[in-house]
Amino acid sequence: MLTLKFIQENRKTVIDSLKVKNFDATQLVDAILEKDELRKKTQQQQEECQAQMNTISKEIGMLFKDGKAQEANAAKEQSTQLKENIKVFTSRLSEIESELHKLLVQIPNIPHVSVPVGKCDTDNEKIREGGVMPVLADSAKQPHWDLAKQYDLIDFELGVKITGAGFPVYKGKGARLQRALINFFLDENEKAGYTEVLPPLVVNEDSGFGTGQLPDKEGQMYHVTEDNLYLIPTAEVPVTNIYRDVIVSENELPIKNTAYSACFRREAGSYGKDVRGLNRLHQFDKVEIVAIEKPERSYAMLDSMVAHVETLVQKLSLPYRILKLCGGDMSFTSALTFDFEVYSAAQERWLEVSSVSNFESYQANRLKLRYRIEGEKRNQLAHTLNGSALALPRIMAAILENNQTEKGIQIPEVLVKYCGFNVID
RNA sequence: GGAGAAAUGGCCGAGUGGUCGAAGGCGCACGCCUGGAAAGUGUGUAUCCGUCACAAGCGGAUCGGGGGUUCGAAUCCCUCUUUCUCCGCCA
Repeated sequence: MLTLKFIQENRKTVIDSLKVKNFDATQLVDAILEKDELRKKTQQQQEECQAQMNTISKEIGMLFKDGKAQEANAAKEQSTQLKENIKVFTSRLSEIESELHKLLVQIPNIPHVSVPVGKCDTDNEKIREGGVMPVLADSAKQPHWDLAKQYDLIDFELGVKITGAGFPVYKGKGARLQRALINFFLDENEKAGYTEVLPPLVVNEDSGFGTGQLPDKEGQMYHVTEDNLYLIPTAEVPVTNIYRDVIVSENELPIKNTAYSACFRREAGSYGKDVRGLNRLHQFDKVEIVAIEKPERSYAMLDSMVAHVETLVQKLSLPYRILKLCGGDMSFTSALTFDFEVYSAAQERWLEVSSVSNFESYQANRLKLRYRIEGEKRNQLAHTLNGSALALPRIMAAILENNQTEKGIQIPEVLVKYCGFNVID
């Protein structure tokens, strides 16, 4: 969330820039400012009583020590009313604070100045593209779900039997290819300076709040109600939350982590060609990169993450394009997001395989993730960033479709050593 | 799952109702000492909020979380969480 101070000092900027996200924040912002005034006033009243009470208590202590019990008891009487007042102010204050908090979390992150105006994904700005668009022969132009069946790589029906739609079973060379991709991505990320972590796949409420999934977006996550835990929709959640309530020193930055995890998403309301085959699943594998950096360097970090992800799709020889998301297509918490899409030649459509974002201090403020600046008194909120590097299913789909021939599916060169085979036939 | 013990600052560790935001040690930072370093020595060393100039000063809060008793709680009570020991179970 945005800090109160920022909203106070930049009321107009907040309102204006959120228009780019098609969000009218005027009423919210004003309600927040008003509520905070009330908070301050109430807090002052409460603290004044508190201070008086502390003084009296000390006096009573002294009196008892000096053996002046009578005077002490008189002072006790005096404190009764004060105590009552404190109680009233305290409960009023905590109510106001929780109302204020509820308002505060409703404000999305403000977009970076470079974010294009737009309503939906058609308004995204193409930054660049690369790779060679494959030309498939008519005799070898099957969508990946057919290929998966033909070569017995992925069994969607079996997943339905075991769990339900959207939980495929990878088999044989399909499973092996999946594992090869995971290892390839992790190795590449480590080479680029990201330290691997293997996080829990289930998180508590605090973690869900820290990265912005909770409140409001709980419908997207599977909820284990018995223990009040959530299955992670992305490794971003547990990995970023490693740094919740942490104060790092300046020279520890940047922090760079990579993590493989299964991801679980309810995807309520999705339908049609979007959910066909591997296009959209309830459980899928993803390798994530997460970075924590100083504010003044976070956009350089974002660029380097984008550049790194680009090398991954290049090494896999997939045709890709990079989009800068418009305000309307960005997530609630992001300040600037680049999406990567690869072309899936048989479906003849672009599939999103990575989303790389700078959250600036929006998550950090929720996480209380700060860093200590040499020679300065106050700690600063750090900036958090993350991106997929990469999400597996659609990469798998594109590899299968783009590399199909009448004789089988060619494995990209970089994966051969991970797979142990160079063709699926 | 059952029984018991514990949770204090970056770390270790005192503190069982009053001036304790918290002794002492370690670590760290700066200074002195030194040709340089070590040793020695001095000073400093949590976070948040309010007032204010995001200064100083002042006030408030925080000793795992929440609640309670009390004029007053790190200290007493309740509850939750976590850790350790023993038993059970298990990959």
